[in-house]
Amino acid sequence: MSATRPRVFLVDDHELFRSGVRAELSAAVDLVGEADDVAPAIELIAERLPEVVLLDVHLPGGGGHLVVDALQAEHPEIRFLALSVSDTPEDVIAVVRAGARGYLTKTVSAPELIDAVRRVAGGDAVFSPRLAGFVLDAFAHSTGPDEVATHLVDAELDQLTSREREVLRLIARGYAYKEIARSLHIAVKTVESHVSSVLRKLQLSNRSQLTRWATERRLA
Amino acid sequence: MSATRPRVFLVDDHELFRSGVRAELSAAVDLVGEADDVAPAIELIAERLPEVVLLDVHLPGGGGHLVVDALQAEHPEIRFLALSVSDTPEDVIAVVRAGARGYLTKTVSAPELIDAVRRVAGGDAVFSPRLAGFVLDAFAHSTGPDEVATHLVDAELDQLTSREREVLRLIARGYAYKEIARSLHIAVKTVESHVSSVLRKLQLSNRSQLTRWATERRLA
DNA sequence: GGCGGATTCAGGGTTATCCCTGATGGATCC
DNA sequence: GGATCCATCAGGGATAACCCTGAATCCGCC
Repeated sequence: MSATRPRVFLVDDHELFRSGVRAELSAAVDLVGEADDVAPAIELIAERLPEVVLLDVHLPGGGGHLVVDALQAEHPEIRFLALSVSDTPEDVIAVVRAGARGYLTKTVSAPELIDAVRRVAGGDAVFSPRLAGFVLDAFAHSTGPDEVATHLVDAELDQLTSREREVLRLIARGYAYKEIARSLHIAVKTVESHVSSVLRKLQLSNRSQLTRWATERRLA
Repeated sequence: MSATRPRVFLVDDHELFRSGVRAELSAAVDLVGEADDVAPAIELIAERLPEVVLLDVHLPGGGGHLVVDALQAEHPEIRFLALSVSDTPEDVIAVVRAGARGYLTKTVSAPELIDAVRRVAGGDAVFSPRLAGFVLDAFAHSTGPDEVATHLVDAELDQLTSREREVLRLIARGYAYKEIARSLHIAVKTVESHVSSVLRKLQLSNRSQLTRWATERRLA
C-alpha cells in the first residue's frame, strides 16, 4: 500500500545497520518496531502486526527463518523479506522454505529496498538478482533479473486494501472460498465480501479473470 | 475430493515441512510413512511400498537421488516426486536421471502439490511451472540426448484434444461458458463437457486453477 | 465526538460451475 | 465392420460463486 506507508518491522542484530535502515526508509515506510534477536522479534511482531518484516538471516539466537516459522501459521498475512550479507544457497533456502516472500543482499541501495518492500507488501516476491538468478529467471520471463529494482507498482493494485490483496493472492492460486476462509481464519461470507470488492475495483466479473489478472502480474 | 487416495511416503529432513505436508495433504492422500534421511527412507519405502514418494533433494545423509537409485531397480512401480527449495541444475539433473517422475519447488501451494501427486500417481511427469523453462535449458545444455525433458513439459497439453485446447484457451481468458458457447457456436452443455474433460485430464478442480495453469504456460 | 474506511459477518437470492449418466453421428484404424 | 476416439448435446442434481442489503466493530482523522 503506497497511498499509506507500509508498516514495516526490522529484525537485525547490527545496531548500525538498523540505524541506516531507519534513516533511509523512514520517509517511505512506517517503521513500527525493531528487534535484534529471534525471541524478541517473534514477540514484538505478533504484537505490532506489521505488513512487512525486514529480516536478517543471521541472528545470535538462530537463523532468521525461525522468526518466519514461528509467525507464519498464525499470521499468514505478514510478509517476510529476508536481508542478508550472505548469498549462500543454504541461507536463501532456509528463509524461502520458511515462507519469506523475498531475499535481498545488503548491498541493495535504499531506493531498491524501498521498492522491494512495497512490492512485497503488495504480494510480490522479490529476489536479489545476483544471488538467485535461477529463481528469478523462472519467475520473471519478461525482460530480465535487473527489472526487480525498477518495477513499477501497479496503479490498479494500489486501490486494493491489504486484506483484499491477501484474498486475491489466494484466489489466484486456485483456492476455493472455503479454503481461503480456513486459511485466513475468517468466514466464507467475509471472503465473498472481499472478492466482490476486488472484482468491482478491478472491473472484472469472475474468479477466473481475477486469477488471470494476478497470474499475469505474478502476484500468485 | 477424489475417490482414490494415493499412498504417499514423505522424505524430508525438516520436521516443520513434513508437518506442513501432513496437514495440507492428509485429506487428499494416504500418508503411509515418513523419513528424515536416506538410509531410513530406503528401508521404510521398501516396506510400505507407496505409490508416490515425495522426496526432498537435500538430505543430511546425501542427495535424494540416492533414494531413487536404491529403490528404482527392485520397485520400478514406485514414482518419485522431487521436492526442493533448490533450483540448481545439478539437483534437477541428478534426481531426474535417477528416475524421478517430477520436480517441484517447495513454493508450490497445497492444491498444486496435491494435483502433482495425483498426476504422478497416474503416471504423468510433473515439473514446477516456474522451473519448466529452466529445466529445459539445463537439458538443452547437457550432453546426453534427453528428449525426455521436452517431452515431459508438453505431455500434459498433448493429452488434450484440439477442441479441448480451444475451450481451454477461452476459459483462460475469463470467458463464461455461455460466452464460449456463443463464440464456438456450440451448446453450453458441450462446453461443460469439454471443460470437465480438461479438468479431469489435468487433474485440476475448477476453472480458476485452469486459468492459472494456462496463463503460466502462456496459452491464453 | 463525529466521519469515513477497513474488516468482519448474516440473510437471502440468482446464476454459474461442475459432475454424472447416457446418447448420437462421424472419423479413423486395423 | 467392430472398436475406439471425438465432438456434439440432454437431463438432473449438487455445490460454488456472485450479488445486494444491512450491520457491527475498530481504527485513524479532523
